[in-house]
Parts: sequence; C-alpha cells; structure tokens
Amino acid sequence: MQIHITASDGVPIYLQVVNQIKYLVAAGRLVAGEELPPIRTLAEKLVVNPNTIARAYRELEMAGIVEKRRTAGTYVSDQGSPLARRERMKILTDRIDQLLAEAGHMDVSLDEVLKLVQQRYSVIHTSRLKDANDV
Amino acid sequence: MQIHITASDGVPIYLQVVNQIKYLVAAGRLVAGEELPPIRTLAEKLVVNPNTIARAYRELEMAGIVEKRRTAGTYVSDQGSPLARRERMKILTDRIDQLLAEAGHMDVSLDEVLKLVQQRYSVIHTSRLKDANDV
DNA sequence: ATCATTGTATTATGTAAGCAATACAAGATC
DNA sequence: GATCTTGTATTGCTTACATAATACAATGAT
Repeated sequence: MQIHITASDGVPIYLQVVNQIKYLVAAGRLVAGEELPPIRTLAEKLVVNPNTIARAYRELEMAGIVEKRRTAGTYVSDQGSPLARRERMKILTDRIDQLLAEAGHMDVSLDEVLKLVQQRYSVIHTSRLKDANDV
Repeated sequence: MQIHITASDGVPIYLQVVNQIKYLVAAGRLVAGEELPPIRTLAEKLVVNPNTIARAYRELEMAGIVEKRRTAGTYVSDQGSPLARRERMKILTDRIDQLLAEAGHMDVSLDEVLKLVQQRYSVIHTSRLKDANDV
C-alpha cells in the first residue's frame, strides 16, 4: 500500500492518509475485507507518530470506509453498505448546498453553476498531469 | 441594518457579519452606493471589538462586496464590477473543484452530481421556511 | 500463563486562529 | 489649523488543532 505524505503542503498528515486510503478504496486498489497495515507499521513507514495514524483510521471508521476489530486489525469494510452510501450522499449534499448558497450570493444562476461543474469536470479529467496529491 | 450575532454557534463573529451583510446585499436590502455603519459604531452595537468588524469589512472588500474610502466610510460597491465577478467566479470554481474531488472519492458520477445539484436547488428554492441564518 | 500484537487513552508541545486593548494615520469639517 | 471621524497597525491573550511521547487494555498464539 503506497502512501506518501508531503511534509506540510498545508494539509494535515492524518487527512492526507485519510484521503489517500479513500482514494485507494474508491479506485479498487483496496477491496472489502482486505486488512490495512497495523497502526504502528504504517506510522513507522511514514515516520510519523502512531497516534496520527490512529486518528486517520478513526476518521475512516466513522466515514464507514473501514472497520476495526479491536486487537485483530483494521479491515476495509463492505463498501456497498447503505449506511455508508447514505452518509456519503449527505456529505455531498451539504457541499452542494454550500455551493448553491454561495452562487446565490453571487447572483450566479443554476444554469451557470451546472455549466461550470461540467466545465471543471472536463478540465480535471483531461489534464492528468497534476501530482497525485489532490485526490 | 439589523445584524445579530449568535454568541458561539461555532461560526466566528467576523464571519457571521460577513455572511449577513452578503445576504443583505444579495437580497437588495443594501444597495450599491449605500454606506455601511462605521466600524466603531457597528462594533459598539454588537458589543464586539472594532478589530473584529474591521476584519469583516476587509473580507467583504476582498470579496468585492464593499469599497472602503479611507477616511470617508465603507460603501456597498457596484456589484456588476468585472473584477468582482472574476473574483467571485474563482471562489465558485474552487468550491466546485472540491465538490468534484469529493464525488470522485465517493464513486459518484458527474451525472449524479449534476442531478443532485438541480435537486437541491429545487428543494432550497421551494421551501422558504428556513431561518435566515444559513445564508 | 506468558507474551507478542492490536487498537486505546492520557498528557504535553508547538502553531495558528479568533478576538480584544490600544495606539496610529489621514481625510473631513468647522 | 484644530479636531472629529474614518479606517489601519501592533501586540497580547485565549482557545482549538495537529502531532508526539508514553503508558494502558485486550485478544490471539504459544
């Protein structure tokens, strides 16, 4: 499991770990039931305090991405779980509400927003020359 | 100009001021050219340090919502100003990029995102029974 | 039972954010 | 030109956040 952390690109270490594991799961590079490295092991590899990884794993558990089996390790959870999906949609919905509120302030219409979303999507998925950081 | 701040609902005071003034402008309750209360006056009314209001006004200026005339006061700026618009679009673009990144993590397609945006737009613009807080 | 391995909890430290106290700078007004 | 009113700048305090050092708890393997 290759995870790199960029020392202080502003994003906290624990979040970098969370994001990259989320990405690995979304991309199918980590499948349901698979065991994540133990906290200490990953911490050692990244030269980081175990607590930092523990926090990342905790967030991932709250997000429904992984399950912890007390003394037996941490495992990728069954992703299709409806709760997980509902949770995820809730997050997206919140973000979208924020976006629409902002657009309202700015007197930008729904059509313009939709157009902009498509536009940005193209930009992001075309120029794949960016670093793997901004997952 | 009625502005209320809710002591510690988690949102910083200066942001509450920013949001409410943004809202007043968007709603047409404050029009271009109109003068905002002086920093000290508003600070006094809200029982807050002048610096806090100064910060709010600074953010509003950076957002292109208001203009400061040094010793003459702070005025609602001409909203259509191209620079302001460009700035505003940049903010929207950033939010959209965030949204798309998140959607990517969650294995939610562009189409689903677009659909969700329209859906939320309807919801927001239909039930207008919400409090004026979440602007 | 013992011990290695797993996640957990407690505590401390450095940094940044939010806010306030207070002094400053400069145009407006008389 | 004195002074009132406007925004500005400097500084310090308090709190929250991110990370680390270190000790604890619980389970599986021997």
